[in-house]
Amino acid sequence: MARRATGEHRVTGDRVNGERPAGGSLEEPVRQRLLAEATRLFAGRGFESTSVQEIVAAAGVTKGAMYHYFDSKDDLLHEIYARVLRLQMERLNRFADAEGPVAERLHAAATDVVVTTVDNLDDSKIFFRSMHQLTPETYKSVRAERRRYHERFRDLVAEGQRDGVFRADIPAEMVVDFFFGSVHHLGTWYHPDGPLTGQEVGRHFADLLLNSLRP
Amino acid sequence: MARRATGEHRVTGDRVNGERPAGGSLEEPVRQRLLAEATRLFAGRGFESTSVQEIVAAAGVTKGAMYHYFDSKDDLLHEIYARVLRLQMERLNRFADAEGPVAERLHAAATDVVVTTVDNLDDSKIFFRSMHQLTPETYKSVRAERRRYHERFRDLVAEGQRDGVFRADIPAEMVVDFFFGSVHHLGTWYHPDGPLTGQEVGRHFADLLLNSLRP
DNA sequence: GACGCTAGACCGACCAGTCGGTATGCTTGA
DNA sequence: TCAAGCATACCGACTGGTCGGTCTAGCGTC
Repeated sequence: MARRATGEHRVTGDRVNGERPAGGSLEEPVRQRLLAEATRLFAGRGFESTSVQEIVAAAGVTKGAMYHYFDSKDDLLHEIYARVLRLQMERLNRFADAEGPVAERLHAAATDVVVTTVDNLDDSKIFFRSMHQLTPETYKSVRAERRRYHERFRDLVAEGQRDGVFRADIPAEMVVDFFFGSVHHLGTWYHPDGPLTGQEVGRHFADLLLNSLRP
Repeated sequence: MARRATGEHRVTGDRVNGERPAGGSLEEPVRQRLLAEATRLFAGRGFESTSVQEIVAAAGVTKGAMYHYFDSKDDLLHEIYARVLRLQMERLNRFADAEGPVAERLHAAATDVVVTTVDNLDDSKIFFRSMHQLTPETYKSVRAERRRYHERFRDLVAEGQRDGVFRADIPAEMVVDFFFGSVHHLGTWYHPDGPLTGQEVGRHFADLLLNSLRP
């Protein structure tokens, strides 16, 4: 817990000193490398099927290093979640707080969340596959954070319903669950080297959402 | 593989004999009990976090019984998938092959898949959480079956687009992925003892889908 | 007495996490 | 200026325990 601060220091501390590692990915500080490799492996094989040994081997360190920066394997997963949640909340706030009609703001936010999701597909895969492997307390805190995000989004929908620009006969809450179901499942079918860019999918998804809300 | 026939026999064989077990659920033949308990446990804790020992204990038998009816833990999971896929494909066909305008048939099929999903929420949770734990071959066959299901649904959408009753500027394929994302995620937020029935959610979801397809 | 079914002890593999230890470089004070 | 003292970063062997799956023996029913 308190230990986390230690790791953050290193991020700058390491860059400043004179060591000059060879490999490109080895430039990154150990903590970042562990997070990156864990993300990749968790997304590919799942949390439970990935051993700590595999993670540290992929990051080019040993267990000692991992347990220096993280409390447990669970803590590692939690950090991955925290990073995603922070990023998405930040972006949503930016779009929701912008100027303009609510329909435009919702469209922009919806497009953006799709783009961000396909840009971080591994995170998305981990999210809905491995969340239930977290310890109960961690699980609760992640869900609470997630709920706050959904509520922000729901308020946008509800605003449009109050203004009469969206149909109001379907609960805003459910519209959000409906839409985010689609977004979370991008990881199961979207391929970055397929025919569609994230932008295109985002626009289509946002169109479908806005159209479904037409009165 | 061939062994599976053995288990099916038992279903009737067991009911006939004179044993008189105490608990209600013990009336069911062993194979069914194993499948039922495995489904419940996998949905709650995930495939990897559920041990074979826990499954057989819940079903009131021992490992010997389980490995008599199933090849492996993986095979058990595969059977759960096969059961769901069979059921859903059957129902979709019934709705898709019915008489009437395509919009009505799609609406009915969409409502039904939601209702069926919330009626078997455990199956749904397992599906999108544990699919990637299957051995590669099993995984492939499950995906192929799933794809056939999606294609049947997609053809309904495409038919409506050809007829001009649905907007045609969004690929039918993507509409299906959009919709089924929402359906698969019911397991993460829907609660049977919540304020909404499966029928209500189904109707809302189908309304959203049909509305989003309005030209 | 053969066969379907089940029990449960057992095996080898593996895994998360621990711990004693080394290395590196920063800080402090004379 | 430099050396002593100390915190940080990391190593890797090891431990206690769990797991999936196997195997042999026994039970009941034709």
